[in-house]
This record gives sequence, structure tokens and C-alpha cells, in this order.
Amino acid sequence: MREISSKYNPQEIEQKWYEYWLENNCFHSEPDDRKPFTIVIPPPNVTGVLHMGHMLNNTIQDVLVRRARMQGYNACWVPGTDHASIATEAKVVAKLKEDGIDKKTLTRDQFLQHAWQWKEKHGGIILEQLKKLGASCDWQRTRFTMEDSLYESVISVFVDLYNKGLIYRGVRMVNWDPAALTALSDEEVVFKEQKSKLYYLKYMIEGGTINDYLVVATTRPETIMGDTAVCVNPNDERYKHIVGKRVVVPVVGRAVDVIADEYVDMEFGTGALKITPAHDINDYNIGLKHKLESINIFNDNATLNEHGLAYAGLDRFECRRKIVKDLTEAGLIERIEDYNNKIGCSERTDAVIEPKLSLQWFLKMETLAKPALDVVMSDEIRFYPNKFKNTYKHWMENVKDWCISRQLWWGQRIPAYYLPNREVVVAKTKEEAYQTAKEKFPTAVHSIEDLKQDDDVLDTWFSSWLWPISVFDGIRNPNNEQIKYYYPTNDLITAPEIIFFWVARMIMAGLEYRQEIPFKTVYFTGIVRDKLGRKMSKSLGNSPDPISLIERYGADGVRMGMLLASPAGNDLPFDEAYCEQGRNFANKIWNALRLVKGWQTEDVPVPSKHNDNTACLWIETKFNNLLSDLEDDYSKYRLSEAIMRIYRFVWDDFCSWFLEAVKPAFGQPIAKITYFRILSLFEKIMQVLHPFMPFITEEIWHLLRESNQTTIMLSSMPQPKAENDTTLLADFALMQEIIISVRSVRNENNLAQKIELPLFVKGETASDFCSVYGGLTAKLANLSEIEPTSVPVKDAVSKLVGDLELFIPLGGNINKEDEKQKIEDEIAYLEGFMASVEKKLSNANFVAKAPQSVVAGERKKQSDAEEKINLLKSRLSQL
RNA sequence: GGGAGCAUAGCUCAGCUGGUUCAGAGCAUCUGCCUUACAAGCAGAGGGUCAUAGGUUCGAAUCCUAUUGUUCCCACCA
Repeated sequence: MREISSKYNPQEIEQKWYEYWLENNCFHSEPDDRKPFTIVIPPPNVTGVLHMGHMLNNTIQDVLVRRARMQGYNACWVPGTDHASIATEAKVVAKLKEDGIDKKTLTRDQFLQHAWQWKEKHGGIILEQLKKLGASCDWQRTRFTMEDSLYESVISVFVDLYNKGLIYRGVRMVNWDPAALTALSDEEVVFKEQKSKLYYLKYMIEGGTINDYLVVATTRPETIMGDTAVCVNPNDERYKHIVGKRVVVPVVGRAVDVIADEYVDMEFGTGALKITPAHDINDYNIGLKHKLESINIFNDNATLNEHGLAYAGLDRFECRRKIVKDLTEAGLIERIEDYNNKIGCSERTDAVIEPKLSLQWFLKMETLAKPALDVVMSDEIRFYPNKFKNTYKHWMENVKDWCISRQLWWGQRIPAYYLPNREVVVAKTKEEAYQTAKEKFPTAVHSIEDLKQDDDVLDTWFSSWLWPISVFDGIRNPNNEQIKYYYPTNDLITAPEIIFFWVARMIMAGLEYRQEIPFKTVYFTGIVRDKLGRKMSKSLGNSPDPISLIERYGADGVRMGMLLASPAGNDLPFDEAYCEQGRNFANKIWNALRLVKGWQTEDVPVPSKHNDNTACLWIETKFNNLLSDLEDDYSKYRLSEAIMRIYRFVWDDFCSWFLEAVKPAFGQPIAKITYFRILSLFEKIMQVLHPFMPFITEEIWHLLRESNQTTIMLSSMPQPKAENDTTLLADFALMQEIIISVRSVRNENNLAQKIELPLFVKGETASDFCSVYGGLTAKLANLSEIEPTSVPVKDAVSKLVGDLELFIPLGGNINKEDEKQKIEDEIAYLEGFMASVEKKLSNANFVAKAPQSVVAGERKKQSDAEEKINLLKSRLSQL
């Protein structure tokens, strides 16, 4: 076929087929009488762009969905995006700042207008990118966590949980992000190792002399304005005499009590701890216990407030520098040490978290967590890999209440309404709230204007946890056909990092609102790393642009590359070489097509030749084995093994052995019956490969036979047959070994490939072998003749393969010394082997205790080796 | 500080309930080849004390213990 290029060119083909699939609505699903197979996408941030993690994650989902679809399931992959409250708001704020607009000068509505504009402009880019990857999502079902129906679902769940008494408002020490000006949940705080200093400060004892002071070690000297006590361990002999006295906070000049509490570690620092209840969680707890005053010295943006005295208005870190300077000048710093500590930072803004006391909304987790733990421990929901069950269990058993309020505007606004009398009413709408308020507090409200809605929004995950339900509108309309058909979903493919954020909470929500698990299987992907093992990240700049990879290697090549490197649960050490391998594979298949399509068939159908028939039977048997192996791989979610298996089958069995075996001589036609068997097998191979490489398989599907009018996507996946001819496989394997031996003789003797060689075969089964496999052997090993022989052949190189002895006469070309050496080496090896076997057999314990089959196996090894040695020895004597 | 996982060829990984699937695969490497599908290729080859030390067993990459290295998760150490 002259018109087919020798290099596979993915660009046009991929675009063509993706459009075809969309035009023919191939990805769309509606409930019918087939069994459903559902996956909901982990919704990426609406304004995000595709990174390598998404590539891996979505490739896996697509493989599973495409396979299910071909297996006859009604497959539905629901795409969508997440409003990503804090991340998106941070981006919008930054953008406004660039334009010279300060968020503070905007009203809530004005800000939200900007945010929606931003969402319209940047939103959904990532979904377009997924199309380039070949993702077979049902785009008509695309959802967004802030769209009306999902928004309403979130609100209604909030109201419901509030009414059930699971949501409450309380003052807690929360993680405060001073950049985003919002509280964060514990899960949104990442701890980072940091080099810092440990400052030893002198607290003078009240009424004492200049030498009476207590040294306190702290990493945060700027918080001394908030000190309300100094604490030591009651068992600490050094300080017993000071407990109960008062010390003066340096610079501040205020006196505080010295108290005693077991919490203090005597070994650390000086064994004396300054207590700042407003700015440290531990201090807060000690403060509660000892009824200490709490002095908040920070504004929300972590600058010092009026309690910061002379430092008021300074940023906390600026303040630290200044106060250290002042303390030093006042001689109140004893010493400063280098110190490494872990410091909590905001996952989104990277700002150093400031523990802050504030009034927030919380969700009680205990009653929700229990059943959610059970379904995982009992394997009703299966985790791949299994090890994440441990992590899950540990978190669920120690789960703390979830802080769900965020001091942001971009998100679902908390449906809590405050009355002038400071009471609160929770309801879906302001009107409903007004009605309730009138009933409960008739004297407090006079008009709806008296109600003031909470300014805060809900944590993003408070909407994502409903995702598998809300995309099918199962919260608002719990009995609709869609949710009843598609829920529970089948597989969830996600990253282990969000096991608590998302996976655990989806399970809770599913059990609470559907009384049913949200998915049957969770497949945790690994983290994509670079060649050096570093996590891919924007800041390191070590992440390749996925779209550029697709342009260079084709989506099929990149998909295969991602999967080759990613065993379930292992990190993925990404290297472009994998994509190259994927691209090369596509090219290999492409050329196999070129070969097959280039053949002329014989006009008159004739019975297939013996050799062709043998080869076809063999490859069909191998293919059947492949199918059952793939079943096994899929059942264990071992996708990288599956693709590697197909790769090897295509490259080695199909191309290198089978196509070479049936390839007609130059210019000769091939029997039609054989040709159609080949086409049929080729098609089946394309089908099993389709989930991994959707584009090239679709293209070849159509090129193979013009009668293939419909898409490969909706064809039915080949099923393995039970029976297999094992004799055929063994005999064919023997033939392969013989062919390899001949080729290697050629190589060792520097004989060109095109020189034909004669081959003589000696042994009990030699003539059977020659009559059945002689033709194929001669073709594949380029032999001039192949004959059985009962006597050794002179001037020939010999090889032992199985129980057959091969002789390849090379005339004068043979080097007898080399031959002798080789044979002697082999004898030496076999004798060593024999010795080890005999040692085993002479061990009375082994013979007595090992199973009969094992002993028999050893005996067989012994006799086989013996026989081989004899053959080799006689050969040696002839030389 | 607590917990979990991992350690097998140069690299990335298979190796299930101990024994002919036991030391494997792909990539990389080396040696020949521009052989009329493919140099993004073909043919062949080399390469590992299965982290270390003990133990259980007739038999250990596989089970047990310890050690070392490594990764991850959790935790309020100033």
C-alpha cells in the first residue's frame, strides 16, 4: 500500500476519531436494561490546567470505562469540575490585585461577578484538554459543583445535618490562613521543615534582684505580648521554688503567674514554657485548664493589633525581628540557638498558619465515621492497593470534627440567618428562615430584613463529598431514575493524598444519604515523579506539559507511556522514554497493518496451506491465553501488566513470529482463507488494545475491513475460550528454540542472514518434527533443507535443543577447537547441575519428606542431564 | 514521637498458598545487519550472593526475628 506512510502519524487521526465519537454520541449514556458501569471523575479545579497526575488518573478511568463499554455494560463516565473555593478565590484576588483592585473595596456581589467572569474565561479548559487525551466522558453530563442543582444539594444537606444536630457552631482554635483570611481544616495544613531559631528569653522574677530570672525558650518571641503565664513541670526540682511566684514578661513589663503542669517537657529548652493561649493550641488547652486570660495580639492578616503595644501594625515576622533586636539591646536574651522545626502552612496559599480562636461551623464526625469505616474494613468497598485500608482505619478511628466554614465568598454560602437577638436560624432560603424565626422568636423579628445571612461559605469538600450523588441529582430527588440506575458507581480512581479530604467523606455521605456505598472499588494512583524521584510540581518546573507530550508522541503513545510506568499504588517515575516506547509501539502496529494490507490474496479460495494453518492455530491459541491473562490482570487492577502483556504479544508473538511465518514470498499471494483468519485476529487484537490506545485501534479497525462501518468502541470485547491446545504450544516453542539456535549459529560464525543453511535433526522425535514443523522452521531460519538423521553429521556445528540434536554443516568454516570448547563448557555446567541434583536425592530427609512429585521431578532432572551429558560426550569424541 | 509500606539486572518493576513458570519482563547496553511492513526497525548476546545478619525447614527471593537504608501517613513538642 503505497499510500500508507511508514511512520504512523497520530495528529490528524486522533482529531478525526474524537470528532467522530462526539458526532455519533458514542460516549453518551442513558438508563436502559443493560447493567450500568459508572465512574464519576474526581472533579479537577475549574480553572486548573491539565498536569501529569490528571493524565495518569484519567487514562486509567478511560481504560476501565472503554473496556466496560465493550463488555456490554452501559458505561457512563461523568465529567465535571470543582469550584475549588479557596484556590479559585485566591486566583481571582491575585488577578484583581494585578488590575489594581483591592478585594476589600468590593461588595460580595461585585466580587462574585468577577469570580464568575474568571470562571467563564478559564473554566473548563481542563476538560477540553481531556478530550485530547481521548477521554470518553459523557460530556452531556458535565457538572460543576457551583451550578444551581449542586448548590442546592449542598444547602439542603447542611440544613438536614443541622436539624439532625450534627452541625454546630463553636469557638475553637482553628488553623487560620492570614493570606486568604480564612479558617482551614486540619487536612488543608501541610507541615514543612524549616530552619529557625530558638530564643532563650529572660523573665525577671517579680520582686527579685537583677540575677533572679527564669529563662524561657521560644521560637516565637513576637507572641510575648500575648503571654499570660509561664509554665513548668511540677516535678522539676529546679523550679519548685518559683511556682506560684510571678515573673515579668520582658519588654511588655506585665507580670504573669508561674504555674505548673505535667504537660511541660523538662528536657526541652530550659523546662520552662511561656503560655500564650490565644496563639498556640497547646497553650490554649493549658489556658483552659488553668483558667488563664487569653490575649489576642494579631489582626486577621497576622499584623499586630493594639495588644502589640509598640509593635502594633507590624507584620508578625517583622515584629519578630524588631522585638529580638529590642530584647537583645535590653539584655533580655540569654542566647539564640539554631533549631529545625516543622511549621504548618496553608496548602493553597503557602502562608504560615496562625492558630486562631474563632467562631466556626463544625460537623460532628463520630456517628458518620463509624459505618464508613466498617464498609471498608469488611471489603464491601475494596481499596487497591490494599495497604490504604490501614491509613484509612487510623484516620477514621481518630477523626475529629470537621471545620466546614470558610471566610470566603466563592462557594456555597452558609444558610444560617442571624436574628437581631443574636439567635440563629438555619433554613434553605431566607423566606423559610423568616417563617421559622417568626414561629420561634415572634418578638425578635418584624420583617425579613431583620435576618442577616452568615457571611461565610462552606469548605469545598462539603460539596465534593456529595459528588457521586449530586451529579445524578440524588439529593434533591432521591428517587429519580438516574440516581437509581447509576448509583452506586463502580470504580473511583483517585490520588491517595485525598483519601481523607474526599474518599472517606464521600463514603460517609453515601451511607447517610443513600444508605448505600458510593462506589465498589477505589483505585489509588501513585504520585507522578520526575526521573530524579522528585514530585512533579509547578514550583520545581519539572513537570512536562501534557499537551505538548501528546503533540509529540500522540495521545495513544502518552497513554501507554503513563500506564507502562505505573503499577497500582506505586509512584510513577515519569520519563519521556516511556512515551517514546508507546509511540514506537503504535508505529509497530501501524507497520503490521501496512504489511498485511499489502498482500495479494489468491482469487480462488484454496485450502489453507499446512504451514499457514499451523501458524494460525498457534497464534489463535496464544491469543486465547492472552485473553485469560488479561482477565486476571484486570480483576486485580494491574493495568500496567495488562498493557505490557499486550505489547509483548503484539510485538513478539504476532509480528516477529506469526506474521513472519505466514508472510508470503515476495510477489506471491496469500490464500484467502488464511488472510481472513489473519484479519479476524488483527481485529481482535485491536479490540483488546482499544481501551489503552483508542485512536490507532479505531483507525486500523476501519482500514482492516471496509465492512467495519461502526466504531470499535461499541464492538464486543473478545472473550477467552476455556480450552487450549497445550501440545501445540509446547511443540511450537521447541521449534522456536531450534530456529533461535540456527540464527545464533549464524551470528556466532559471522554468516550473513541471507545465506541458506542445511539442518539435520537427530533424535527419537526428529522425523515427526521435520514432517510437521520442517516447513516453518526452514522458512523462519532460512534453511536450504531440513532432514532427520540417525547418525551424527560430520563437519557440522551441533546444538542440543530439548531431546533433539541439531547438526548444521558449515563445511570448512567450522572451527573445531571452538566447538570442542563450547561442548566442554556445557558438559561442565551439566555436571555441576547433576551434582546438585544428586546431592538432594542422596539426602534421605529430602526423599522421605518432600512430596513425591518433587522427588520425581528431581529424578527426571537427573536422567535428562545424564542423557545430555552422554550425547555431548559422544559428540566430543567425534570431533 | 506513633504507624504503614518498600529493598530482586544499569533503570522501572513482576515473581500468588515455600519445590520446573525460580531467578523473569520492559527499557537501557553490547555484537551483527539499510533483509522488498517497520532503523520509531531486524537477528543475536551479555547482565542479579534476590539489602545485611540470624532463625524455621529436607528445601527460602518467598515464612519469622533483628539491623541498615528508603518512602509515605499520622501527631499539639515550645
